Amino acid sequence: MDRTQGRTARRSAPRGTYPVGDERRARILDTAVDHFAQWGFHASSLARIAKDVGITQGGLLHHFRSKEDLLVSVLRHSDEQDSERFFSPDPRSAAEAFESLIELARYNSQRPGRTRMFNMLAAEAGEHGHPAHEYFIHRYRTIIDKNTETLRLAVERGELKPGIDYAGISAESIAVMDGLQLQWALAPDTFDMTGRLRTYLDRLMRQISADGSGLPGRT
Amino acid sequence: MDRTQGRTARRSAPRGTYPVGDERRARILDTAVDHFAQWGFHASSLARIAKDVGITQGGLLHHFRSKEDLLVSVLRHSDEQDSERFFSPDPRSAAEAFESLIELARYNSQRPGRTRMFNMLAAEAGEHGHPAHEYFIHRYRTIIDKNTETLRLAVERGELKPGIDYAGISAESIAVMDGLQLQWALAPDTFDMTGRLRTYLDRLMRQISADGSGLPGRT
DNA sequence: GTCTATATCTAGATAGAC
DNA sequence: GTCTATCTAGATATAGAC
Repeated sequence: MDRTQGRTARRSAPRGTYPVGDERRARILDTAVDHFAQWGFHASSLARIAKDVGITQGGLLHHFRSKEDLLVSVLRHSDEQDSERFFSPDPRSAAEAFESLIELARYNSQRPGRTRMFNMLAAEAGEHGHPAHEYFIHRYRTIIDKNTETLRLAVERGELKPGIDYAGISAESIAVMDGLQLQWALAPDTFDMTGRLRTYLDRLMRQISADGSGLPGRT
Repeated sequence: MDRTQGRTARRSAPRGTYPVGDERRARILDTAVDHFAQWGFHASSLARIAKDVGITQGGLLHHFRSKEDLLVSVLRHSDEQDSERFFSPDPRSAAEAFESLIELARYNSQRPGRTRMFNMLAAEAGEHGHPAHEYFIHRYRTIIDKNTETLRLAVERGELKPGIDYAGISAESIAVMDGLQLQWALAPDTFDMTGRLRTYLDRLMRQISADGSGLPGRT
């Protein structure tokens, strides 16, 4: 919220100081991603994060008033980027929605820090009272509901078979992604996460599509 | 290792003190499961664990020489119990192996502490240098390899279709379990984890079984 | 087997100098 | 915007009394 106000203020008073602050904030956020990925929220340390950024703890707390504020900012920042990149235009078909998931997995395999962070925080947030508990509950519900709605529309268009529990299918697809990311974080070089998700979604598509076809193959 | 020696000593000198120690150790292990579930390894505190057990930190460190020793003991203890209970007799068919997985999921839904602990530690252990990093790499490789071998034998017996990537299928099944457990830990009352795993495995079975049948239905 | 005491270190947050 | 200083609290681990 402070950040938003800062940006608004910048527009009305376009002096040269704010952009520097924005860049510093961005570097703090990036560094925090790696720390939350390694330590989770509880065991992360503002002093260590600040040291990695190259400032002191006091300096960091000028930009984020508390550790919890930093966590919330990191999560919101991360998810905003992704929803713009992967989920902003409504998919025109179920196959296209599945392709978006595969694209997201591919992207995640190129940013291990962020991927590990979500593995870590999603697990940690299972506890009532964790500062991101409600956030993650809402996050999963939103993603799964949106996915379910996409599949429901595909049924109406005759792409997918009717009479299937598509809410269950949606939750299952996300579970496969998360589970594969967990294995991948442990041993990234031992298997192709993107390929394995594609195999799963292709088999799924064959079973639920009205004409029995899978995803369009790549080359 | 100290524990093993202690048990050996008990046999040769059967005085009445050791069983008390064993019971105390068991209570420490149980309590530690809940703490590792909530805090992970790094953010857990020996003093808080000891307080929950009803002893002091010094007392706890008599039984486990360090925090890391406690972690390793908890993991080994947990996995020993489960492999005896679910994976000890070789399954006679792929369907039976899948049923074991479903049974495990059902059991896990009845012990949220242990389930959350494995969610948490598996994510935390993704980092190189985590005291359970190698443990979890080995754990996944063992589980998936064993699963793969079971499916391979089923192919030889003509139960399952040949020409399918059964190593991939095995990793995928474990991913579904883990992903569902992650969602379940966040909101246990909103969905039936066991039922959802059964739905997935039944659909999978229909697609890979030689005669196209799924899992035997439950009444 | 458990206690107390202690050493050493690190945590998050606040206040105020520059 | 970043620093230093400071406060309170809590961490792991060791040593030795009982």
